[in-house]
Amino acid sequence: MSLTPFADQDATGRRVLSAALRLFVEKGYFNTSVADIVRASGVSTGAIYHRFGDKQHLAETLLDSLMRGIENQFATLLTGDSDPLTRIRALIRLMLQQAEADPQMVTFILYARHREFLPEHPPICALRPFELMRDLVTEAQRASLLPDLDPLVLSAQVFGPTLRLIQARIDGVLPRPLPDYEADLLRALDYLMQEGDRNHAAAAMA
Amino acid sequence: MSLTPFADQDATGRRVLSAALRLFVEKGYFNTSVADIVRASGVSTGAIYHRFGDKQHLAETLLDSLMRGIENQFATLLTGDSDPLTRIRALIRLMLQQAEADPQMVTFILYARHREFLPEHPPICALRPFELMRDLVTEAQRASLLPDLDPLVLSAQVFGPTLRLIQARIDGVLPRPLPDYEADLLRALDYLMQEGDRNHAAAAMA
DNA sequence: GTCTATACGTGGATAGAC
DNA sequence: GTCTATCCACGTATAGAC
Repeated sequence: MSLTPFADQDATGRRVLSAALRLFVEKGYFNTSVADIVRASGVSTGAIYHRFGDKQHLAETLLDSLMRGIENQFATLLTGDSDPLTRIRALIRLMLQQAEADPQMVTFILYARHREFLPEHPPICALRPFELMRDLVTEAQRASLLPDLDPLVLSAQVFGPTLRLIQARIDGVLPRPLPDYEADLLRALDYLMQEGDRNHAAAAMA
Repeated sequence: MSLTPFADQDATGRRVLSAALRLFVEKGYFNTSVADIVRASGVSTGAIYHRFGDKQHLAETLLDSLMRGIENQFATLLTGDSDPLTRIRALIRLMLQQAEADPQMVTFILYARHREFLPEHPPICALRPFELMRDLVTEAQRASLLPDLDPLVLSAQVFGPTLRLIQARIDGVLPRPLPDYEADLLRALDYLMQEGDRNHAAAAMA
């Protein structure tokens, strides 16, 4: 579990990566020059190139480091042996808190066009954290806690609204902090779950 | 109602904009040079600069022209006097069809980081089409057809899953064409609506 | 209105000293 | 391992002919 960002980097690496993160989010990857990163981080051009090879590799390291952090957070949260619905609720809560607490990270992860500067990188939703989300939904579904829909639709149904709200917040069209909407999001989720219950009951009767 | 893309442009404009759209989606705005657009469109550098001023303004024209097309489509669909839920269903259907039929357009609209190259442009979800989506939800809510949640949460709940599936399709993680998922998406929506019914009944009883 | 050739600035990357 | 000065390629935008 790592609350410190870039826990897998040393002091210099952290300074560079956090400066790069800020600049990439504020101005975009292509509008940020290495010189900008040098200024913002206080680390010299030479040191940056020595460490990261080139600008693209720097961005890749940044993304990987952030993803590792998220993966750890998710893992800690999901190792508990609570039932899948409780874990889904906890995950939604975590996503809202995280997006409000560290919008830069979340923006860069969810919202930057990585393919444009990292053509080889797989899309975010093909990576572990998103995979975990889908697994969680499938598990709940197998326990008849959620309705019998296509798993991909169901994942979209369970986590889509939260992700949309996060995007809305990032775009500046949500007036209040994200956790304020948690209760309503979870209520909507409950309706889906109740539907799971009804299916369950119907199946038992047949 | 305009099915022809760039209906508001003449022949030259259309050639340039459709080439630019394809390149921007494939390689990204910053990885596309004006020379690339010249090659792909067969229109000369001079003509392009004469018409569009500069590369940024070209991108802006492209985005605006596409948004106008969508706005028209939405408008035709929403002028009918059918009840709001029918219109919501029709809108979801349209979005799925459109995203499957013209993924380039949808990718550029929903998924490109416009702020990086059009810093002055308002975020997509602040524009008319998204506004119409929110209005539609509020209307259904006032008629007690949807549960009494925060309107922004409810919009996310109604359209979020569809938008997530579209993104998944664009990222290549959906195996089947989008309209194949329509039925399941609408079923999930029905659960929300039923909840609206129950609230409605409860309110009537009190 | 359209074309080609070109100027100019920017920025990624490196060389070579320390 | 770190720094600074510098090189060179690329791409936007324009000048000026047709």
